[in-house]
Amino acid sequence: MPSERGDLREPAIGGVSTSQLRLLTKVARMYHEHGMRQPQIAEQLHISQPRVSRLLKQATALGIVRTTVITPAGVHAELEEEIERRFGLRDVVVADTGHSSPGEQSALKAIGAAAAVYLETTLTGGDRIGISSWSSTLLATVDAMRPRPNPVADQVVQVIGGVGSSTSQIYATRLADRLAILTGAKAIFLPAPGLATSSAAREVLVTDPHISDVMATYGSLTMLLAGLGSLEPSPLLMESGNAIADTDQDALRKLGAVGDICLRFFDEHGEVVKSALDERVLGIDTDTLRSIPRVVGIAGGTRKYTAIRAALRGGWLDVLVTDLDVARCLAVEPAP
Amino acid sequence: MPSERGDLREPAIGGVSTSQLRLLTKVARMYHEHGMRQPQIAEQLHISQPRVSRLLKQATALGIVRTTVITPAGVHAELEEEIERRFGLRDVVVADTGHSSPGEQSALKAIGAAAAVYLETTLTGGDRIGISSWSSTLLATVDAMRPRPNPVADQVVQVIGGVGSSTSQIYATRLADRLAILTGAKAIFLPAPGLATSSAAREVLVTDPHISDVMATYGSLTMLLAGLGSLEPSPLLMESGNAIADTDQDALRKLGAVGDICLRFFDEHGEVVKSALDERVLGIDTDTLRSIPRVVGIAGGTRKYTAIRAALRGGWLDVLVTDLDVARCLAVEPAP
DNA sequence: AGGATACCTGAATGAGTATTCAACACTGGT
DNA sequence: ACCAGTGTTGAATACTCATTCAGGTATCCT
Repeated sequence: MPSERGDLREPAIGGVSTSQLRLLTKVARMYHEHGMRQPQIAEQLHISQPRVSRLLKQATALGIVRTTVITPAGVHAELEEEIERRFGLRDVVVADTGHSSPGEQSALKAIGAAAAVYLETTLTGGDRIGISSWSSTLLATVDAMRPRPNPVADQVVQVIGGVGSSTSQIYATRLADRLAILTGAKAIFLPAPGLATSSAAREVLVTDPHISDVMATYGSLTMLLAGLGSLEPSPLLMESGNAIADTDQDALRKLGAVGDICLRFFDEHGEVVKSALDERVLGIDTDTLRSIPRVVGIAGGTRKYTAIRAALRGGWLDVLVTDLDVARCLAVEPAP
Repeated sequence: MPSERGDLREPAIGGVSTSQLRLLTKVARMYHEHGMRQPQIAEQLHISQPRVSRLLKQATALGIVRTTVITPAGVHAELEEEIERRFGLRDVVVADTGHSSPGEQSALKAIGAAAAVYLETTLTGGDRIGISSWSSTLLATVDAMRPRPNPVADQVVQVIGGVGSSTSQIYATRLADRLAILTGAKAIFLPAPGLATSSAAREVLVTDPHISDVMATYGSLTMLLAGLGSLEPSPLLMESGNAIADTDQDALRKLGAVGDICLRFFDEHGEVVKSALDERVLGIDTDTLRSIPRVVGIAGGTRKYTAIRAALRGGWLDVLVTDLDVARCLAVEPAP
């Protein structure tokens, strides 16, 4: 039988006779519109229940029954799926920032709120959460979370030391502390600077049991909450006393670094950028980080776009929470 | 006595927050469009299976997920042919509404689904589609359409301004937007009210390039998707803030008008009814409208019967999508 | 405050549905 | 006639999903 390409014929769809179509529609109506159960329909029409099931399946296949999902305004399901698909993520949350201008303050709040909701709905207990620190986005997230009556996580572990002055070290600690309180988890702090003055200094510090004990827990984390760093100047970093010296930053840029997670830097393809800095970082190492089952990246703003894209390309994240603008850009990126 | 309850659920919020809507939509898409099983979804989103089940139920209740049973073409072939013959139409699609009572909700869905199928099978690419707005029937149509993988139309153009409050203007815009997304076409909006407050006001508005540029495209449309207005009170129109003032309506009735397409009114013979209103309408004009090669009227319900019959008599339409009740009446009408 | 109500949750479970499987019926070819 | 091949059927069953239930929390009302 020569197969016809043109499908503009008058009667009978898909090689099904009109009388069968009648039966199909009848059954479909009974089931979907009148809410009858299959055995009921079977009895009434004197056919077997499996037959009803098959008819319904066929009706769906032929398009007689169609189910549509309508995306409500202000929700960006397609966008989220597109990004998930492109970069192989488990989940993407797009915060609707409305028409916020470059003044990132409201975007920050929106991302924080979205991330907070994400955490509240997906933290069900038993997680050991790592949290990278001193990120204003993470701060916004924690600020937006509501305290849970009963524990929804076991541990909250600080995966990177405090950075800069002792003031911002407290800052870092407070973030972990707040999250621990909100989730009812035990907080585990890393009482150390994030960046030792030299690799030798780092060696000395990691022999301290207070520090090595904490770092030993990194391997058993089930989740990591990570801010993304970009190598653009960030207001908070600046204010907190130059986390990374300008010279270091320049060196990293020369090596092609565009961003970092927990001070582990990567280039625009998401490839690790090794540098002298690595030997001075007191925090989770790259391999351990990448072995965490659920890494949640929370970041937005066009300033961080390059870093976000790189992190996705490199497969650093499993879940991304970001804003609408960034999401729109990501959705049109070529796949990694 | 309007038995229809809140039909203006465009904000789609039944006391549900946006973040919840987001989750609902996401789950709904995973289940219905990607065919994932509930446990799978639960695992990926870190929620429990019962929760997925409940979310899906809620999504259905809120109308985010809707299931329709359509009558396959050809089941009412004789009826369709009869109407085509009598009124010289190119195509007629009769939606079987089952035994639905005056409560027009299910009839609306059936017509919408039938129209959706018609569009899906006859849009093959290259069309420039005009769409009249704020019609609940058109809304139902767009809702029932399934996204096509590749573009099947070039443009979707809004041929009449928004009507009523700013809320329902968005309504109008979204209709065009959704259709554009579904067909992969470029959306062109008419950023204006459908009815200016005076003919002078209209003159001012049409000098705006944002508006005149859009209106300039009307001449090259290859297809028009039109709802039919009747001069009976329509629930949607009423709720959306009295599109047409009562006084205007009375005047039109006195002139013999029984219905309209894109606010161009006609009497029971389908003859144009000129009135002062014409000078205030921001939308496609009668001549341009009637020169469009394929005008598809989508309307049903006995409330609109007179208007539908008049439109057919006047030759306003090339294609009609309607319900079984109206079709039966039309089939026994004397030819125009 | 206290207490009652309404609500939400996940584990367990029962309801409802899809699929397997063996039997059977129909083709068309030898 | 006979027999692959193909398709259809219903009984049994494996599967998926919706609901119950118990335990808990917010909120309102006294």
